Amino acid sequence: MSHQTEAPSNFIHKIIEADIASGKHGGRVATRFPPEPNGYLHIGHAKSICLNFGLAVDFNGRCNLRFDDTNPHKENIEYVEAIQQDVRWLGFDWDDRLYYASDYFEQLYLYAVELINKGRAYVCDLDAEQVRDYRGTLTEPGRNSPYRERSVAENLELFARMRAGEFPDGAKVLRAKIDMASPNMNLRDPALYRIRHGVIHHQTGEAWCIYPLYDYTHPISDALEGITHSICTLEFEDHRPLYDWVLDHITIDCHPQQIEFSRLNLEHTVVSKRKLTQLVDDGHVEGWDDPRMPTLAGLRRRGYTPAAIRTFCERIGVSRADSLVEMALLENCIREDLNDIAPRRMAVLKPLKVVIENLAEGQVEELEVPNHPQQPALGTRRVPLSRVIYIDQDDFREEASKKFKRLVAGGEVRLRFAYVIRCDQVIKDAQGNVIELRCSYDPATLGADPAGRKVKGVIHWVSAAHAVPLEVRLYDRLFTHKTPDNAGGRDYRELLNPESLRTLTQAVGERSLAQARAGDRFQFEREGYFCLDGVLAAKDRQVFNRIVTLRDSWAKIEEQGG
RNA sequence: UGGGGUGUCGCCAAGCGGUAAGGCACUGGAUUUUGAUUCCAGCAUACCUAGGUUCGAAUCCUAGCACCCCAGCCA
Repeated sequence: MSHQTEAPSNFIHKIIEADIASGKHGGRVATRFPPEPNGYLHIGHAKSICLNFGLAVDFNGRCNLRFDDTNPHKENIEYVEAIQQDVRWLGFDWDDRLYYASDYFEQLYLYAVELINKGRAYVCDLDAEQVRDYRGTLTEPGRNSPYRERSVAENLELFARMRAGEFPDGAKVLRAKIDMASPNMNLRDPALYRIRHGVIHHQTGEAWCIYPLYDYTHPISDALEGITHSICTLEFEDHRPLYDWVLDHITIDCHPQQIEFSRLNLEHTVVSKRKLTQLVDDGHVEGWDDPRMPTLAGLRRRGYTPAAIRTFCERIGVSRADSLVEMALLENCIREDLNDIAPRRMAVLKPLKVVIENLAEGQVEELEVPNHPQQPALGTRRVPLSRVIYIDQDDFREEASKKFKRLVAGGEVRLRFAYVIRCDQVIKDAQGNVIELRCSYDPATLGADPAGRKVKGVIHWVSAAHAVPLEVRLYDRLFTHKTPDNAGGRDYRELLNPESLRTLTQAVGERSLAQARAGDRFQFEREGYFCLDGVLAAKDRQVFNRIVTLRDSWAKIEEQGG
């Protein structure tokens, strides 16, 4: 069963098609994914990764992986490694085209000298606060810096001395000379270089004490790599004139086209790096790879497949409109993928002991059961049935309406893949809690309907004698609010869902689950899809993360007061 | 009250002057030893609003309205 979507058509796709038709870049297509190594990749990055790498695939082009590492204060080698792992895991490859903006520091410096020589950049002595003051506001023009008219010679000397480390942090900055009255704030003589002493850059070490800024670095890095289409998010739209300005004023033979699209917002999650970092640092989650995190590391550990995430990125589309995507779409993608590929197993999350009294003590029946209802290729396995089994507490009620198709006192239900049983006796503790059921099975019902009766319900079960102890972690949305980022002034941390993780320690799984290995995904019949955790695995039990529940129309009926 | 954007079904999203794709969600129904899957059917006389042009407009024009982004030596 394939769920291939036809070539996604979005406005960027069309721009590229038109460019190829007109021979704009000689028919070449080159994109890049340019993360800053200051945090882990999240689902929003996945959209950009799929877009950039996907475009390269669609048009037989190339997509580079480039670390935008111009701010050593925030960046870290741990992130550059994690990011590569995540991109690869998502299913994309950059061959030998792994670049760092810092690879270009020397060229960037030379281009800055060129700008100075052309009178288009100058060294400014204003401090940060003064610069802000001179910049003006959204509605008022800024004022020229008193250092704006320094001679080329003086600027050249000062810039060289900046590089030589003669000035302390913040003492000077190299600025583009554009227009302090521009209605576009980005054009009011933006800073090109700042001074940063005492930081060890993960790539260049202590070679530099001046670092170029994004707006200056990005267009040049793109051009040096021969990028044809530089795709970024909407908030950079106002920066495009500056992107073009830089390339128009230096001697370089490539001018990529910047194209912006709107970033992904997902309901019930935050994707700002600052907030994700805070969740980790403040211990609200167990780490960047906590299965509740929208990070690729978190989704991976949760059990999401790369294919599901790619499908999701295709389905959300690419446009310029602000959007907030429902979690249901992501869930649909993983269900769809796992439904096809995940072997089925039986596991009882909240066990209720059932004794089948007409089954002899010590008697074990090995049942051969399919691993998948629609895919014989996934094979079969043997599941043992014996006198004492567990069923789920939710599958029994002393009495219920006819809508309830499971087991009731005195009623019958089928044990999945096995026999029909009848509940003969309900045993309770002193508090009146049901603690055990006494049942009898009908030997004539294996693979056959009982004579003269209809048994609609089918429930899953696990043989007690063969049960594998399970710890099952049930995840729910991390935030109760749809937009924790913007919840009427409430801090997103107040909106954390206290029930985002429920850990069941009494769960049991069928015998074959003992063989499961970290990362294995199963459908626990009637419960959902689960993945064996790779971090918490313990000796005495198997730890499973719930990836997603099954669709549950019964839950809907119940909600509606059924 | 500067500049740049965006407004099509509950959520995404096609459409680019010829009479509203698709997906998710939802609602019926069929099959089912997972209340799963699968299948079949339904789901915008309507495209932010108001005018206008046109035989014909979501698509063109005009005027509004709403929302998003920009005043880091962050990216």
